[in-house]
Amino acid sequence: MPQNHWSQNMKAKPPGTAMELPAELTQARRFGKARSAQSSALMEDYVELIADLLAGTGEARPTDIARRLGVSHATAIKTISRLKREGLATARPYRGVFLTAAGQELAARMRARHRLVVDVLVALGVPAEAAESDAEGIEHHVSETTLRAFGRFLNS
Amino acid sequence: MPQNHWSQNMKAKPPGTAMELPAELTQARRFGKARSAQSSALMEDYVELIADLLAGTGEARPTDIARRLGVSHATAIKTISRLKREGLATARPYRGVFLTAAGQELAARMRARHRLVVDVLVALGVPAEAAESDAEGIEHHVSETTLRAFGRFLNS
DNA sequence: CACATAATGTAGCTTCGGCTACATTATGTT
DNA sequence: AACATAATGTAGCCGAAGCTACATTATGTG
Repeated sequence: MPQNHWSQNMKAKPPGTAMELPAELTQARRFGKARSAQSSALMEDYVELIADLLAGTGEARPTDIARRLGVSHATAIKTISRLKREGLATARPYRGVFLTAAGQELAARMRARHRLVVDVLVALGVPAEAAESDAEGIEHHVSETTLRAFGRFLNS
Repeated sequence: MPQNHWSQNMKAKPPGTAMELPAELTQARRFGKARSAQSSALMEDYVELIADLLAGTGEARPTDIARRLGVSHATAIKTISRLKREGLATARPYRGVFLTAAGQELAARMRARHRLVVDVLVALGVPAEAAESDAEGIEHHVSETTLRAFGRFLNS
């Protein structure tokens, strides 16, 4: 799915500035990673929310999901379809949305991640409200490595 | 604005209780903020990169931008058009891309933000490489409030 | 039970960020 | 100067996520 575009460019590139190529590749890889993370961020938000609704009220209905996310119910339903396609959720018409095993697993990971990020931000002196708000965006971009460092930091 | 932590509320509160609306609105606002931040993240990446290229080699050409970002040159050109539309950059055909005053201002802010995020991550014990990589995604979601807390943390 | 209302689902449109393929313009070599 | 090549630009497609408008199905109240 990514681009086999530059491999050809690399071969055809004049070798005058040889030190730039690795830096370019590293940077491109980083940007690419950030972009694909952004792509799954929405799925993660939905799964996290559905898990919360299921735990809290026992059911996750499209209208509730839409309201919590601040989107129209049509948008929510469409995205839920994508969740189903990707094997994270199931839904029976007029019966609410449920998480598959994979979905539950993802929800648990995201919940732990979210708490860790919030706790670290608070530990750094960020006001609780800002920490909660910023974590919503940050949590999708925290690697396992960074996550472990966060854990170690909080245990000290 | 209410200071509810919705995930905690969901666990603590019995189903069907009132007082759900403010929490919903707060949560929707947070998600909405994260989404719009994600929308401007690409613009910020482009502006930051263009500033880097201009500072480094004196010119920012679409092909270089595309290669650094790991996208096709056509995609880069199209996004640069959006940059122009939004008043962040200018470009003359075959002459490269330049930043407007607004673009330069944004680039400076993003550069400072990037450094701060990386420095904080490193200070927390994140390996330099992971810090650099994660910061690429995180920096777009750090509010001014959190940024100031980061600064205070680093000065102590 | 009937019917009004709320929830859910469907259709169709828009913008954005990707891509490939093709067209055009500079550039540089001979 | 001519031509090959690299850079740039354009066109058209796709999928994702958003919206509104409309259709359908449950629900609940009189």
